[in-house]
Amino acid sequence: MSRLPGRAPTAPPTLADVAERAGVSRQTVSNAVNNPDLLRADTLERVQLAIAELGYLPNRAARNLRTRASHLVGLRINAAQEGTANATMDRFVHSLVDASREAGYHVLLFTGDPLDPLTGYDDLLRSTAVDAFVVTDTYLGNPQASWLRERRAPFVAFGRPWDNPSATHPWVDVDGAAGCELATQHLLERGHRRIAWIGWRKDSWIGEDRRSGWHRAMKSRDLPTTGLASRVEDTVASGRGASEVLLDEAQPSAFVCASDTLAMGVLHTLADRGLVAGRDIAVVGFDDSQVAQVVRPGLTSVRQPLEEVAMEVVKGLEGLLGHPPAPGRGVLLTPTLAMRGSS
Amino acid sequence: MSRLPGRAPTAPPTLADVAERAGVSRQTVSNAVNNPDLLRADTLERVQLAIAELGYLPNRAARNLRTRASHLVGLRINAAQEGTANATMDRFVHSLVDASREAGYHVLLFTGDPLDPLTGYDDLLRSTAVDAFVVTDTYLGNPQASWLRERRAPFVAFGRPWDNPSATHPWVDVDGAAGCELATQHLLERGHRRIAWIGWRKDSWIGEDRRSGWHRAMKSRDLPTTGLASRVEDTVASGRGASEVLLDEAQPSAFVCASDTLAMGVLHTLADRGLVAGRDIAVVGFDDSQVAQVVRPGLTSVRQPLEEVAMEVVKGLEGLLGHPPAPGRGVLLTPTLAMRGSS
DNA sequence: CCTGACCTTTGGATCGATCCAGGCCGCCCG
DNA sequence: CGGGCGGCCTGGATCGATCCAAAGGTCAGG
Repeated sequence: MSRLPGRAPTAPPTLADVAERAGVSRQTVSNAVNNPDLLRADTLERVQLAIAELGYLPNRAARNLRTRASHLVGLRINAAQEGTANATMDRFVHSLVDASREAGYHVLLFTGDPLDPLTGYDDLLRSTAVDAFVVTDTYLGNPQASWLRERRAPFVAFGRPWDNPSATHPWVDVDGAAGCELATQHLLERGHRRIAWIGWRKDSWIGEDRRSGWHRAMKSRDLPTTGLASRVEDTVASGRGASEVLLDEAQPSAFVCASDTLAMGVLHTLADRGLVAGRDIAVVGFDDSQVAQVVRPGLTSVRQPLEEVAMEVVKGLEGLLGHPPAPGRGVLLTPTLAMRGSS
Repeated sequence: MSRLPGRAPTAPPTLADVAERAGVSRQTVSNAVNNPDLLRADTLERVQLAIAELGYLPNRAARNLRTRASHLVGLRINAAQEGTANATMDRFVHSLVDASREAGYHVLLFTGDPLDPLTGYDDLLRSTAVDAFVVTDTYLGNPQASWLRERRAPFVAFGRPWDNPSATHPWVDVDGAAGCELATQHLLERGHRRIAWIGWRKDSWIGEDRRSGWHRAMKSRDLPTTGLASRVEDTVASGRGASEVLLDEAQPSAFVCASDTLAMGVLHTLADRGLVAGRDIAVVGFDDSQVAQVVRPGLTSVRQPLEEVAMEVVKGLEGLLGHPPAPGRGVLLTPTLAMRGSS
């Protein structure tokens, strides 16, 4: 064959191979791929035929080198902390990979020291391995955001810039307050009046945001909230402890929780006391995790629209990486309520 | 500055920049990075200083182009099926990303049509976007394996080549039979004699493998197994149904299940009947999922050593991609038992 | 003092794509 | 009839690294 001399027989075909087969120049083949409308119709057809016959696909490395773009987005996943919001992350990753593919991007995963939110970003950036990042762990405050902005690294955040509302980077977030308001209203419609809140410690912006939804719903009906709220760590044991205290001291008929983990704690307390979730006491969680779906009698839970989040994130990326780059602002999405036996 | 003319001020430094600063040629810098022992000590030091001062890191695209390697491994994740083995996959992905990093690889995610196990692989391969694949969904049988081998694409499988024991590709798997044997023995030690099995339908190799562990343990003590086994779909409802029938017809005092999902079904049945898991009836699941950890009273479960699996997978990759490529064979790892209240 | 082997360093070619400037051709219009 | 213009296509240069062959220097041995 008329392949260049030193190529292994299994090496994928190159532009030059296609060009030779179609009887045109390399540049014409390149145009057929990237700017088809520059070619005369019959030439285009001839080139496309050759492409198809050879099974040609542009070599990524070469294209990346020349265009200074990798078509990869980096996503840092936290070292498996075996517990909390992992399930949410998992769903998000799936959605992101899907949404990215449609925009011509692939997702590159990396990890870093959980205590240092910056590890990993720098190397990928300096070696031009990715075009942009998707930043997810903004609940820590987000040093990444300002750090990345300083280096002019394009990124989109899943999570609001809580600590800096005037930040100008694009972000997408789910309205946790609206979600908890939805949950609380749902309970109000079912006739509950003393609805307790179990959330996270006060230094969590997300936790306070979600709490505000519960608070808003209660206030809209002039219902009391004092003594009905508790703020603890995000563990099953904490949820259990908090619900015991609340049951003893405030006699709520329902609980809204900042997470499914806490809600599981409530379910444990109820079972301990011979109370039936959904009949005696209602419980609503947050995240619609696996657990919520399989636990008895099914845990009603606020479900984040992660597929939409991923789509919006990708839109943000396209804006940043497009020509010309579009600035892009924040997007806030509203969650839904997955109803099950616990309410 | 003495940068090449048309470079943007934010562009990362190149080999040429470092070379100029250190007063050596490009090749010498390249050697400093890739073959330090070729340089005289003082030259090396000077070059390394320049590298550090400029914060130089080799451009990935350029290196990839020249070396015909991307240092990326592709991992296909199934379209979110929102349920079953997802949690396991999540843990595995984390571990794989970690293990890969230490070997200098990054993980590239992609998805495909869940019904067609081949979509996605081809494009990545032809565009030389990845060096190798990690294949996980071998429970479907593995058309990928033979397909990839045909195209001389390096890959390592997580999962045995059930349908073709003579396959020569490297693989890593967890000994499900040993896991279930462990679980059964644990129950035997606790005095149980009538131990029931709830597993998957007979066409699942993994399911039959796990079942054989239970069977082996029972037979080692000459205990009967007839009437004590059930094979159903992998859903909570199926587990519930199967356990109801078994309780009525075979009076087991314990259940070993092929998955945590099925075990959850058993827990539901017990609760329905006012029986207490762990006190009245023991239950053991498989996968040590999130659910097993938070459900009441804690579900004893077989835990796959996914961190080790990932390390072995990466070893396999290094073997395949090394010089010279090492053939590599199968590796079978033994799971452990995470004990909780249900047994 | 010369030769050859060895150690260190160098310049040019190369990977496979895209950018850029320019060439060819046919057509319109002065 | 000739210049100009737009449509289509081409060859050379380029992205930033590594491969390769060979140059310059040092040193031992003849």
